[in-house]
Amino acid sequence: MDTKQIEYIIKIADEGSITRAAEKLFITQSALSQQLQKLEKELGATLFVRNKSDWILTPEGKVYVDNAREMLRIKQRTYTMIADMANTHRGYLSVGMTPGRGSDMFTYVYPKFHDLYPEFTVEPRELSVRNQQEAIRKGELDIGFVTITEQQKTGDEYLDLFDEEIFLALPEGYPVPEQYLTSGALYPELPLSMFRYEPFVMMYKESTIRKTVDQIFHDAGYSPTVLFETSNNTTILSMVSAKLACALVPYHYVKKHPAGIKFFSLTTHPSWKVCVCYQKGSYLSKAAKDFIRLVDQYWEHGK
Amino acid sequence: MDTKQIEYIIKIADEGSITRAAEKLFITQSALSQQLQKLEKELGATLFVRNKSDWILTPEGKVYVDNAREMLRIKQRTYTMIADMANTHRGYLSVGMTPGRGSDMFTYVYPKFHDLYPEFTVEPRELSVRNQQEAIRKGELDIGFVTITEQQKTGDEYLDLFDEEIFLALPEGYPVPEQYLTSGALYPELPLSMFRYEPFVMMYKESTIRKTVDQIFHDAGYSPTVLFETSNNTTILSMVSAKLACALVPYHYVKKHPAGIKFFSLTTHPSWKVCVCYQKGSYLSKAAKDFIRLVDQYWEHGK
DNA sequence: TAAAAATACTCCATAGGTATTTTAT
DNA sequence: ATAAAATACCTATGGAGTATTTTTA
Repeated sequence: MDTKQIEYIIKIADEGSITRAAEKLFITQSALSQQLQKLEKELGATLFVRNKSDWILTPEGKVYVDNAREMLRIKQRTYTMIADMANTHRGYLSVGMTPGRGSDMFTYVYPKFHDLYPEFTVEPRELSVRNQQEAIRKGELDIGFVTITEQQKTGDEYLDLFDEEIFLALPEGYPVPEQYLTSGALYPELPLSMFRYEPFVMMYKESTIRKTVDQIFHDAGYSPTVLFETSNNTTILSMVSAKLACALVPYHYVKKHPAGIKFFSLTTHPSWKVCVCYQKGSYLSKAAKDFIRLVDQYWEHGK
Repeated sequence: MDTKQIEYIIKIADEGSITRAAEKLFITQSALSQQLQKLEKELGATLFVRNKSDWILTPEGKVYVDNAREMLRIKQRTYTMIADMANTHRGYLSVGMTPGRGSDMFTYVYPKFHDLYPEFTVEPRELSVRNQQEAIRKGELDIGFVTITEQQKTGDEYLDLFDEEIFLALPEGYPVPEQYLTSGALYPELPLSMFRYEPFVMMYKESTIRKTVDQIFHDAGYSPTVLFETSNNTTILSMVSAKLACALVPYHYVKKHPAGIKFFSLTTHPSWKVCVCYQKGSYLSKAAKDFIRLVDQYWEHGK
């Protein structure tokens, strides 16, 4: 069926401008304007309040766009289900991942997926967790791999793949009282409260790990001194290694045994989860399910 | 949006033949054949098993048609909601009713509705209860007024408007034992078991009232002798009046006090319900709700 | 007074028609 | 043998383009 028209209207709503929407749709402003007017006439209602450069939906427009999104979802589901049933091994899968660790995962998983589905087109997209959630809502992304805590989950569907503990990273030689080391454990437990006056190095404020870390400090009852903010986890590790600061990092980096750093468990054992996220009610193709299975193996294997 | 294509496919599925579907759609068989083939090619799956004169859906076809129906429902809902919001007093409402009593109701209600919504197009359709239920499922009917028992309800939405008792009609002068008349009630109670060997006149087997009556006899523990079957309630009453048989009739006919007939309650007080039926999840327009309100008044008034 | 949106017109892609062939009972 | 479905080819409606005017911040 032809869903061009509703995709046009959704795009205008998303862009807040008919010119910008037309550009993204690769048609002229004129053509889009005509389509919109035709629809508004048919409905007997205006769908947008036209400001110079910020069109907003009228209540009627909101009803239209909400239902239009629902219809696109059903169309998507239908085509995917039929493709699955007909066993046309061809298909398309857009996969979201976070930069860095998500890409690592993808480079490991994709070859194995390609062996299973050689005729499948996979579009990998590096996006922040927030942007993945947005893209999933809009139907632009089939599945997204994110690492988050329960609080950060949206109304979409989430499958937990892997629970990853968050560790305290201290410069080697940091004076840890003897009493905490008697257990002989690989990662002895320390209370975070001990480090109230230590400087920390952290990820930038918008990142999901930062939000998670902030929550951990909040639970410990204080806000630490932040020495430096970065968007790169290896920077964090090298600063700890250089004895400039402490940090909280997920197990992934712990198991690499970076030089000059000693890792400790926290007494509260905070963790976050690697999840796969997709639209509620959407149909996951066999291929998507197999992709998720491979990713799951990757995380289990990496333990 | 353009839903022609999916309507085409649904029609082929409903008709079981591309030629008949094309006729109903007012297009040529050639055009419809081309559309179907285009879609099947796009999907990479055949939607129908082509027998000479009975096309049946493949599993893929069933998925397609089910989802297509869902999409049409959403489109319908969207347009109705927006028409309501925009207060374009124009609109369309298809109303199902049973022949006879339903038409009576309609002729009473329609003028009042027209006063409220002079620009609304109402399409009244006289259909049996079964056909109304079918038309509602297909989305060909907005609301249907039916009189049924709980057992006869389908998966659609039902609002009970009025509970109508079913009475026993006896010819005047029928010898009723004194003991049942002492209460002085307008309609004294009698047990149906008393009439095991009396002849009854009934509606034709396919009618809803007949199914209801059969159930009442079944509950009383016997099948009565059926003297005559008709499709007309007034025939039933005149046969009772002519002292040819007994009958079970809804209160509607009782309150008309037809000559030569004496009415009695049954000890079990059987009843059926006047309901309005519509598609589950469909959005009823303000106009439809007002129509239902007027019908409700009609029944309450007629008590 | 510019940039954005609407309008006037032009063109061509495709839904749908006619005529015909192929298929299945 | 015949009715139904598929195919070949043609036509015309309407979606989208270009050029231009109108609107509004």
